Amino acid sequence: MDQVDRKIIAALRENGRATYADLGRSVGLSASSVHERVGKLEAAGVITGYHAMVDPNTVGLGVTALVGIHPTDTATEDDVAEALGALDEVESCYAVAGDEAFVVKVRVATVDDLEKTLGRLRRIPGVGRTNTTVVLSTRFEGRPNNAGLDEGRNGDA
Amino acid sequence: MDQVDRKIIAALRENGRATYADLGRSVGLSASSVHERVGKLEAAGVITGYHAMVDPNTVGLGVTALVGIHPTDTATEDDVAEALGALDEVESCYAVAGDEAFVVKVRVATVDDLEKTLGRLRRIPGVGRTNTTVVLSTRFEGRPNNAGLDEGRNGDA
DNA sequence: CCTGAAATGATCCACCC
DNA sequence: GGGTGGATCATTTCAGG
Repeated sequence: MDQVDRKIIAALRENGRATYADLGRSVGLSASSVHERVGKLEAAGVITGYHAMVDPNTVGLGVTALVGIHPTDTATEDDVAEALGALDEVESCYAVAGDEAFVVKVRVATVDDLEKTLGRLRRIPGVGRTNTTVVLSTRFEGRPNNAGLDEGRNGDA
Repeated sequence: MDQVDRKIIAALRENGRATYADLGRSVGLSASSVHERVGKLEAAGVITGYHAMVDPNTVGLGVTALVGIHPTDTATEDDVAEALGALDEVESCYAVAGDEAFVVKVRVATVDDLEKTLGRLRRIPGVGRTNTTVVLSTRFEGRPNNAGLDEGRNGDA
């Protein structure tokens, strides 16, 4: 992982559909070389995938909430996480330090759906109290964080 | 936005580098038609971009935290949000209901860096107390939520 | 929405540094 | 070990219908 890889990664975070030719131009390498480098980055698990971002509002998902999940001791964390993953409306799931076991991000169409989802969450074995924070507006999200890319910091891949 | 568009969107969420030819095959249309549809979806703001996902651990960003930000009345929400956006390590920023004004997701290399970042956050005018939740593990994140795509629900684009 | 064709890019390989 | 350049094949991106 050298500076060129970092540039390629940054570029692909910006535009995941950039062509190898384009990438080559912006880092001063041939398309073949970039192609090979990207392949290696993918194989090494540095680049885990490419995804289109969709404005949730335009697809009828206008309600976002962050839900803290307090555990009971009736199920393992892994089992709870798996059950959370089975719910389509749970977009992200973090195991956290503190008195909550997980924080999940939930995306639904209406507050009615949010209520239903919270019901489903609480019905999961191992889930106790939930603490819901409704998102009023998403100022920005999933922004490329190049802190680890710009600097002389080196990852362990 | 018909069923075909929804399928295309779902496919591009899965694989943002899918070729129009591939997409065409999977929805039963020609590549040209898919190309035109995708162009319209982009123009309509439904698809907001394509981004490579990077495993944070492999690029030296091993520490994630969710930080709740309590407001003071010395700055507007917009100004605070802008200041938060100026920090590279703040990956996402949500304005929320409740006694916190914002919840942000922060990604840094070490707990030392986390401490520095929290210092920076608290130095922002309009930011009062912060409440930090350290992420122990990310079970899943930014998962395609097709709740609004599978069903007969219609978005407003 | 399709076909068809020209331009561009992807992909592979022999070769070079 | 990378990197290059060219050949070949696929895809993009227009026209036009």
